[in-house]
Amino acid sequence: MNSPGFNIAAVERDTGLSKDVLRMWERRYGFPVPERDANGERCYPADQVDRLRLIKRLMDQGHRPGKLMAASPEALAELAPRRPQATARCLPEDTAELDALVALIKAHDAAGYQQAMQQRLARQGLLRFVQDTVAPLTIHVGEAWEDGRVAVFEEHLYTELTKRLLRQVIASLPPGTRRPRVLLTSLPDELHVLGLLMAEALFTLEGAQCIPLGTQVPLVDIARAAEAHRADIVGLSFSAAFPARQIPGLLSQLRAQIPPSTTLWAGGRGVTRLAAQDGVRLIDTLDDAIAALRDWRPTI
Amino acid sequence: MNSPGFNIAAVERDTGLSKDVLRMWERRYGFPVPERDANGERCYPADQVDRLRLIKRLMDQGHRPGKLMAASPEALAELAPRRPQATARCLPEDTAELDALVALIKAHDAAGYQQAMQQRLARQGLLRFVQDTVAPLTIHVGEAWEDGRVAVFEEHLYTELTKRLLRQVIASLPPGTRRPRVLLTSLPDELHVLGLLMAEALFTLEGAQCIPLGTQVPLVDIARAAEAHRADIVGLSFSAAFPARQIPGLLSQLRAQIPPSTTLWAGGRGVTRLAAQDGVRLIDTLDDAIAALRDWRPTI
DNA sequence: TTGTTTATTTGTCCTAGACAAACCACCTGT
DNA sequence: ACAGGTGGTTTGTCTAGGACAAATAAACAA
Repeated sequence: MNSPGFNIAAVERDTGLSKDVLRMWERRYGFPVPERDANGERCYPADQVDRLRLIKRLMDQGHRPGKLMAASPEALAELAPRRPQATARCLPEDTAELDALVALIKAHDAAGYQQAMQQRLARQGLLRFVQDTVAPLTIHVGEAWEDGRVAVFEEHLYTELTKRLLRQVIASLPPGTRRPRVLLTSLPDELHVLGLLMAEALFTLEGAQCIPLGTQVPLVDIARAAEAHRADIVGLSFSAAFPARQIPGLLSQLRAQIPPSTTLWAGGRGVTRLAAQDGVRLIDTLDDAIAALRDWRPTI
Repeated sequence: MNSPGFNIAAVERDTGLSKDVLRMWERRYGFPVPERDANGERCYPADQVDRLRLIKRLMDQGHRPGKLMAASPEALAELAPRRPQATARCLPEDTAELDALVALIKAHDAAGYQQAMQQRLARQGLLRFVQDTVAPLTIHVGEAWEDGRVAVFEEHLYTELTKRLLRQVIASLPPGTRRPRVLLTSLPDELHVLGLLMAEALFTLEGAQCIPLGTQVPLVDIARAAEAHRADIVGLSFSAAFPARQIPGLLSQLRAQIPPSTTLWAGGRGVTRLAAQDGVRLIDTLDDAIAALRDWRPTI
């Protein structure tokens, strides 16, 4: 068990904190203080990387770095599960059911999870399944991940299995043929795709024609795709992790590049706190997405 | 049509060239030379970004930056479609069939593409479908993209539709129950998933039990997942775009973190030029992957 | 209490230098 | 002619510290 330590690039990959930030924190707060290798380069021991990951999690929850750096390790651990009013959104019995599904993931029982989800789908029907199971479950898992109750790889497994399920369901629907044609995608740095899949499932159910481009499509290429597919609507998804400050600028850039007759929608946790913007419809919830779809009328 | 230009972070996102590299090239080769905004920060015009993307593509093909920077734009364009022995891998009639599939994508005919692929699947059976259709088609599309014959969004559509197809096929197979248990995933910065899905399809067909974690899982979490799922094999995928020089270090780090009884496999275009390494099996082709699976014996 | 101004915090960008690993070209010995 | 070593060049990544604007918190006014 040699512990050669991680170089700064490895820490950036593992924590999501940029090299600039890592160096700046060291300069400003005196943490992390990595050792140095023979070349004088930073060499982070594993325990500091672990602590950095915890700090990153807490920051994503809204804590500020200055406080976190000053806090003792114990104080940090105390801070973790603090969550104001989050779980109050669901009824208690629903929470229990969601917890049961999360428990399957935490038991690494992929088959059991898939079976349970299939049962729920059959019982609830697609519309309610997406709205009452997949959507709250995704939030639930996200929160559990933020609190450290669910490991990163468990969250990945959840995402992967759920993606499959949704794609399978979508494939089993009669493909939408009516307008509007909806182009669904996300920008670079945004890799959360579950929201897009939920929207696609609901839109396809409504008979609309969806063009799924997957995630991380550069702005210019979204515009080109919109034109090539003669899309009526371009739907973008922004997760809570997406740097919110960049969103308005990106949206107006895209707005300028697509034809005026094409509607631009932006949805996901990342846009809920955003101010309204000309030429862009912000979608807060899945209900809102369906409502917006029904509102749509050809502009020509 | 204002063209405010891209800041250095946007260019990093869009080209995959790090900020350090962009600044270094400017210093050394005199390209790119972005304008400066009011704060003295770099502001890359769109045409320079386009050229950088082309350069990145050519570098992934093995060209060296020094030459590319010196070359005139025309020389660069000349260089692009030059492809030594690539398309010679397939028989001519196969190439024609692949071209027909690509044509469907370029015509943005998602339904037609899916139907054509389903037909091929039915005709060839899963094993040959993956080996003789999906794998060469993916290479074909990748090359067409590198040469600029296929747009980015068309490549995204291809990937998304093919992902769905493969996942659907995998779901329709009886889930593997026998050992080995194979954990399939990729590291952060690696988002190509088609190779993993092809492997999963073939492994599942062989009766092995696959645990798909999706892409971009941090090293530590792969190790934790391997332990939690008691994986016999950890299979990683590296695309050609992944920084090859980092791979050996990453593999040996992961090797140190998983139990000795767990086998480590690395596959994908990114590892074909790599030197052999202790404790890691490099998988060159899908055939090789199947052979490796059949070779596997419990270590205890 | 609410709105506005000032102060602090925080991330990102900047320049410019150093160096190791990878690569190429040349030279040598078989 | 060709395998193998050797030295020079190319190339990416790291380092240090400085600067500044956007976001947030704090102080103050109405």
